[in-house]
Amino acid sequence: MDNREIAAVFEKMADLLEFQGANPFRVRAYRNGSRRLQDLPDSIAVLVEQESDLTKLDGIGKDLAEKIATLVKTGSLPQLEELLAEIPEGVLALMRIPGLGPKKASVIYKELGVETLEQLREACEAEKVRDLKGFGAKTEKTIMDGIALAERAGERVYWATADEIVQRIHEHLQNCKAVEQLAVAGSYRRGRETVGDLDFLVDASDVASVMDHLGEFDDVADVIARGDTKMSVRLDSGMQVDLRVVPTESFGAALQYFTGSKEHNVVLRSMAKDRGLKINEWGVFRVDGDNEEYLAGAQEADVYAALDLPCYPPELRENRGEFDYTSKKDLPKLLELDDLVADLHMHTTATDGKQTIREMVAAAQQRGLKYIAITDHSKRVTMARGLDADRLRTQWDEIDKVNDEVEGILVLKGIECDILEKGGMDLPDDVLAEADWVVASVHYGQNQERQQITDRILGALENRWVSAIAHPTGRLINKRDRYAVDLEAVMQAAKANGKLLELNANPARLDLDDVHCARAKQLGIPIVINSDAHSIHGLDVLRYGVLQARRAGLTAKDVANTRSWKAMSKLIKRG
DNA sequence: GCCGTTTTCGGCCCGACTGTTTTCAGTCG
Repeated sequence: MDNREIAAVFEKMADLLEFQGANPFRVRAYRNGSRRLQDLPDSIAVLVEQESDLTKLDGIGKDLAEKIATLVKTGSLPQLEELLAEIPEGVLALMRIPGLGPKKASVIYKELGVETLEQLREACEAEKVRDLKGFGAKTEKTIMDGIALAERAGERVYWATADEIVQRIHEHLQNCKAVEQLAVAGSYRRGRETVGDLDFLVDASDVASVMDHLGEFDDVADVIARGDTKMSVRLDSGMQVDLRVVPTESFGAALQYFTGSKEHNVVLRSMAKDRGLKINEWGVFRVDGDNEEYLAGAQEADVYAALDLPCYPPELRENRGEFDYTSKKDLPKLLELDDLVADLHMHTTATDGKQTIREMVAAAQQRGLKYIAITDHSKRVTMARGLDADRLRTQWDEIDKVNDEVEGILVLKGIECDILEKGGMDLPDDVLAEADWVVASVHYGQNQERQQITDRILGALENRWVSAIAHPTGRLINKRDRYAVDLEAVMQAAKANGKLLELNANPARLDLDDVHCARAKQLGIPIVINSDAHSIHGLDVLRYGVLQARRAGLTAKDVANTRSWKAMSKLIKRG
């Protein structure tokens, strides 16, 4: 069993226990454990084999450690089987309906025998739900709407997609005269690869006019809730937007609070409590009996300063070790978009790109890049009319001409060479040897067994002419799972062979992800952030890669293409 | 179920909003 499978078991345990009405802190312990495993770059199965002490992991105690060992050794968990014998699995889907939590879902199951979403809809249509204790006609309607919603959307969108919506709402709210300060918080601000909803924060005294203004935004489908300080709306796309309106003295505290993450805030508030302080979205307070004295809250940094902590970059606020940094000078200076001076993975009209070499070069130069690599597909990628040796050499002649013509930017002769299904590279070594830069990647045979696909990539890493592995997991967020590759083995081989690993900045890829980039940093493997552009517009995705890198805690030093080509090529063992 | 310099029991972040209630439970973030 791999980490994700074990994490999924714990998540299911948490759902089932919650449904049963178990101690909420026990439920949380399972969720924390699940999350801890997902954030772990090392293979849990390997740790169990080596008889490592799993209780050293934060959030994993004696009990969860034993359950992990059981799962690894037997592939199943008796306690999970017992729970599933008591509760039909379909019932868990009920809890995912907005407005239905464990308590209400449990009542519906026990009183009406409802086990599926279809049965739930029938019960609502028959108006049976409204007669249950604690329910009413409005709740019944909320549930009906929730079912339709769950069927329609419910998926988190790419950060890039969220960003487009954010920009439009931001502009709309800016036009409201009552708005003094405006910020976007939540997972969007933390730069997560996907975003579930949007949190807008406004400093204004005239609350009603701000809420009215949001209600007038073109895409608002309906208003879910509206109170004295908080309003929630749903857009036509299904995206939920929350708005909080707070006074100036609370703006920083609210920004801190709504940026999260939840796990980060739990730790922060607990630390405050130890000091006799209380942190909420209204500010930092000194608690003395029934008295609460306001200490800070206007600026976000003031909230952290009240606990003698540095103001953490939002990307690090996941309770994944950021609290180890106790002063500003300890904080890593995270990578910024301007640090990137090169983009070493892009396509042209020679294969499946939309623009010519010259067009791509001009666009790269406009974006301030100092050097780029043209890396069209190799011949195996027949759908994209991949290049054979002859066509590739013709392209390289063209690149020589371009380099003679343009100034201020260097164009490298590159190739995205496929790693073949049976192993080995799609082009012979003597051709690869003539390239300045070779990214190796898997496009075919993605469903192979772990060992086979891992061996293919290890083979590529042992090829003396390969520079880097592109999109090392092949995942497409929300669309396609990563291949079964053993990434730890890949990283060890990259380290041993002096190769780079790519963080592909395409918003649907973003692999290596934050957890694995952090692991690569630990091992001292330089990351190269590339656009994989298939058009001029495609060059603009680098900023998404930068966000992912920041979440991994990467600095300019950890990223290869922040260096000059001369300095960068020294990082790679090639030839 | 986890955790520990008030440590092996007794805590575990905190508040807004809604609907169904006559003072609060459930849900959400």
